[in-house]
Amino acid sequence: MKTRRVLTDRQSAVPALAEAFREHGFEGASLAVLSKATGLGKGSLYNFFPGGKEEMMAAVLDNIDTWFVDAIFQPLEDGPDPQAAIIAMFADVTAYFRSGRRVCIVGCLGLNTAGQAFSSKLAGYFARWISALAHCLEKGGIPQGLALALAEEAVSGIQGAIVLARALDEAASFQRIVARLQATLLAALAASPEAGTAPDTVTKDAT
Amino acid sequence: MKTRRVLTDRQSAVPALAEAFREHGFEGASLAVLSKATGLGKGSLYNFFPGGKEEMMAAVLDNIDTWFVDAIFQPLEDGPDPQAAIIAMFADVTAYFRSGRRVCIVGCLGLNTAGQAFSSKLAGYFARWISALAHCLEKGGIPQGLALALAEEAVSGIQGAIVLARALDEAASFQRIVARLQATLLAALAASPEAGTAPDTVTKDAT
DNA sequence: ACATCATTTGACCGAATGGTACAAACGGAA
DNA sequence: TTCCGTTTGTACCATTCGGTCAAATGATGT
Repeated sequence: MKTRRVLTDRQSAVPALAEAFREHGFEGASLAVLSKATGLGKGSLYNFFPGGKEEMMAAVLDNIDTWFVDAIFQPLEDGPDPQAAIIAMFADVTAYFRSGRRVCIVGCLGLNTAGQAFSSKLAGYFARWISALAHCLEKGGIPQGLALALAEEAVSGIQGAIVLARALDEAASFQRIVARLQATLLAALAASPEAGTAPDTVTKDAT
Repeated sequence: MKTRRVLTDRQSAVPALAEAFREHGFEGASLAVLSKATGLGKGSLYNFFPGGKEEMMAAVLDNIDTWFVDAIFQPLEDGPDPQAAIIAMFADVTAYFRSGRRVCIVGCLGLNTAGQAFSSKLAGYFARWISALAHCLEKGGIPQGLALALAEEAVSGIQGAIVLARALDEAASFQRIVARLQATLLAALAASPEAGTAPDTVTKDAT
């Protein structure tokens, strides 16, 4: 068979790149840092990512995006039980961001000019997250307008919790804030007209 | 008279430095950028800030801190009417951050390793903001624990709104989220055991 | 007018940047 | 073994980095 190992090796470097970008930001992550983080020489990095740092970051963003789609967005969109999906989302997100010790690369990129090259990806990431969460809330019987507002508030709130927890160096802040966000969503679900969330009827159709 | 204009000129450069750091981040704001932003040669910058970029950023942070103390924290702590103080805070913050188009330097610095040198300032900024807001809510009759949680949620929420609005490039998101945060605080105030909205000095009423 | 002196400047420095070139090293296929 | 394409390390490039400095500038006091 043809050697397709090119892509797999490239993919295997992405997590290390992500961690380096997370820690130092796009501008702060020099090629020396990236080389050390991945254990690859500059030549290898440019072999895998001919586009340089931009292509590396693009690969990292794609990797993050597929992770979120699989772990967060799809369960929100397709999960049979809205309440369980939301609880799982907060648990996964808390673990992913290590209670705010770990930074959200997507959010960070949007904050300075370095990330302008990726603006459409950033917007897509957040738009899909909000949309998936809102859709999940709607499935739980919450009217569309409120569902969208709650989803926006929750996603934004998670980002804020990361910023605050990092600045205060207090993971407890993150956990408190996220717990409040989760409680708000679950309360809204419980207060919705069709709070029953019968799994049988929901799986059938949820227009 | 002796020309002690040194300090005043130094101060006059700070806003331009702040804008440059805001736009490019700490690592991304090269001396060339800072020189162009301030209209000062590199030599002049090093005359005012012998410590280099770090001292420039420290001056910017101090400048921001005093602005927030005067415009936000003090009114929250000392204002006679909690409700009015909170409304004023959200109005001032929305104007300051230009509905999320403008980034919070303090929050940004905490997100990558470049800001570790300023960690105590960052923590102090957020701690005081939360404390001032919580104190204001307590004055409005909200019990301490809830007041602290609400304050933490609001400050964190503002940061999240900035991140989201920047990534989506939608100032409307910022305004919606901040409006919800304000409504939450005001509702909590209204629902508090009021006792006249303030036991002692309630003579003034808000317009 | 002159002398004094703080302030400003842009050329300059060594180090580090992102990126390129390329020869050696590697690893399957024959 | 030989072969040939892929990976890899490293030397190198032009540029830019943060930072320094002697010289130019301009205001001040007499």
